[in-house]
Amino acid sequence: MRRPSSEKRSWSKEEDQRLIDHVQKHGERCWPSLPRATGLRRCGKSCRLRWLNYLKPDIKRGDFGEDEEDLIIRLHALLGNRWSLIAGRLPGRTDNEVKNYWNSHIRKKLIQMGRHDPNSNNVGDRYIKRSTLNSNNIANQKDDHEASNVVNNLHNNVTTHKNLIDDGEEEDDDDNHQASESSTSKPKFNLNAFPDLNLDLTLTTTYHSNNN
DNA sequence: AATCCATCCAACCGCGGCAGG
DNA sequence: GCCTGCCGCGGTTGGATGGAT
Repeated sequence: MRRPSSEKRSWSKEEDQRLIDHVQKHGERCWPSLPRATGLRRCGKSCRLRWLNYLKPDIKRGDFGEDEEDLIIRLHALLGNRWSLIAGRLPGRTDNEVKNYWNSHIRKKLIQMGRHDPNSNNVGDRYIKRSTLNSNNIANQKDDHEASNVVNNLHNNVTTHKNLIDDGEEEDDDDNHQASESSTSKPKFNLNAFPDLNLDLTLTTTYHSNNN
């Protein structure tokens, strides 16, 4: 088993406080020089991670709600393992937290339901491939901006085809995955299964806004 | 009470993108 | 165009914890 080059150890309260003080004073930047400035015996990346995932004031701790879980599932179907993008849609949640929650809870649940292939790390690819976004395959997207465009296009697409979606009947995964080979197949998201789910998938707003 | 085992999640690593020189 | 440093991301690891035996 590979031995990590730097020993894993938890952050003490004092370390946290030093980090908080420094970031509040100097902002979220210059991470590489932060350890020297604060006297912390951590690397800059470690400090950054600690701040972004746990110390930042707007971090939301605690269990994920059902609506959050639904949203994660949907976004993962669209984006695959783009955890930072997914987390961006969940106010107060971090990519690490979403990723861990996915791996420890949701993935297991979907496997039990027969809705997720454990050998595939990217459920989203299957959905994207069978969508009409054939020229915007998410798996090939190189940055968040492009991915954002894809999401927005997909949102438009979903809206366009909303009235084509049947009422509440779960889709047959196998059939639909096979159908992914067909470039003429329409995206068939079961929106009715998630009546409260907001699909306003722009990156700059949160997921509750488009009803007014 | 002791041990084993599975699970969770905080933390680390490696890599790619980007900006500045 | 190349190099270097910084930043951010996704994948992985390993310690902590709790349940089962």
